[in-house]
Amino acid sequence: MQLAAVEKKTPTLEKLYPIENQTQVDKIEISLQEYFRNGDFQPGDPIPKELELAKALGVSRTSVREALSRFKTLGIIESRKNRGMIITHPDILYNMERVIDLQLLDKGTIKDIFELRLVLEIGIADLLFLRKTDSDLKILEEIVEKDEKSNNNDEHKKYDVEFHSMLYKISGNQTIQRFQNILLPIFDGIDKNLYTINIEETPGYVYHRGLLNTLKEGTPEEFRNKMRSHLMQYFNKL
Amino acid sequence: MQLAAVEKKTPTLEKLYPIENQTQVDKIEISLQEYFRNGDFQPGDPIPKELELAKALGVSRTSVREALSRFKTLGIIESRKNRGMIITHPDILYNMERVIDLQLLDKGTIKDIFELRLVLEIGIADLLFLRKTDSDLKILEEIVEKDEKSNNNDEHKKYDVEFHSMLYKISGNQTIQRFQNILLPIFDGIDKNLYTINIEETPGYVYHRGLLNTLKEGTPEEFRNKMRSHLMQYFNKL
DNA sequence: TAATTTTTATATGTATGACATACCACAAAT
DNA sequence: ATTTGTGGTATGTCATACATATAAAAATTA
Repeated sequence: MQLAAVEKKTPTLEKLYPIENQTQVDKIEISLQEYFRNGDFQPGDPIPKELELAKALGVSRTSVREALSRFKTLGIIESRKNRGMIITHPDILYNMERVIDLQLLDKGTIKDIFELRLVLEIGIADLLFLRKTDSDLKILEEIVEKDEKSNNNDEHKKYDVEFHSMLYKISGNQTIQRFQNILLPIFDGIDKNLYTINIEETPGYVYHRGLLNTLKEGTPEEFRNKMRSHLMQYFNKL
Repeated sequence: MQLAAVEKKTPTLEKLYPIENQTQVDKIEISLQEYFRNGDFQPGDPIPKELELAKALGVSRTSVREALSRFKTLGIIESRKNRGMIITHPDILYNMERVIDLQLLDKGTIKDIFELRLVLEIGIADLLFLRKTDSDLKILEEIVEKDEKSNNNDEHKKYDVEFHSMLYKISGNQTIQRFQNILLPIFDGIDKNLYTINIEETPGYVYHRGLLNTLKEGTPEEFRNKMRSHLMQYFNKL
């Protein structure tokens, strides 16, 4: 007996797993998610009303409402005031813009996002050469010309955004286009701090003119190289 | 008088704008968003309790809770059960995965997303050459070897995913990496229908071997070209 | 009969009040 | 000093009631 007391074995806790701590609403969310997925719903289809769901699940309307609120926030369902709710086309980028708050984004993520932009603008080169039209080039030409004429920093900034936005538009890919639109405010916020500093030394329009010429009569590879050096000047300052 | 009746002028409606139809919760959401943004909150900081917010805004706790629920869903705040809520690091990709339901995504979006993948994998070439390490290459080598040894379609599929995932990992960009992880299930769903059909004619590992060799001793540009033709075989079938 | 207006039923939105409960901080006990 | 007990508190859940915008049905008008 004494011996046992001396040995004092500390029992292992390996076989114990944390007991799941889901709230009621969490469970409801999972149930509904499954219900929507397996229910063969099409966008536009109505879903049962809150009270019916509550009764079917055996919970209060309050909790069902909160679960549904999550789906609404995610853009999976839509509620027509006082007439019921319907399934919607999910939009994978829908709520990114609501989340973006520079103040709260950590440095690493911001750098990642800027790099992502770099990757995107280099990667779309092929699409640009595939889909560019004369009217596209004309619009770019106008932007560059206005940029060259101006000597106002804010305007340079504005034309820079226009130029790059136009490229995304030429890519013809709506998702990519929306993506950059969402990311724009981030660069905007960064720019305020870093971007305009040396715009005198390396004016954007010099690069823009070069990019445009390349897009007109160059190759995707040349375009990528120009784009890389154009963006790198900012990237290096992060 | 008669004349006027005949002329029956239809008054213009141009100056009338649709009266905004925001719900109470919408307004609360906006107020709180502003409050959080201007309040100089740091991640981890606690926010006032529901009842205080309700009182300060002059609304019911119900509505405040619903607005807060939206922020929770977006990952902007976090609630510690029964102890209050805190600001969190927003995660711009957090809820994309919750939204993705292949059944509901329309054809155009799927095509867009596949194209986005193409853009990404072509665009990360520079990063790969910049950040590749010997151990990275070794891991890729192993994947390719296992792929070459196997003649099982499912395994080819598995190694294909592994190979491309590893590339994203080598890119060193966590956001891009997570992005592809989220997109993966989409390609998975597509693949089931289109992908494996002609895997005999154009086995992925031939390309993988080529990509790997290029990554070892080639140039980013060669890599991009190989990658493009590797992915194009699938893209053309969409 | 066709077009317009009025009525009605309905589902969501909002409010109030109540209670459960998990968590933290602090006190008590060993 | 470490463990155990205790209580206050904020969120989570529930029941209930009513407001109200909407669409469909009914009534009215031309």
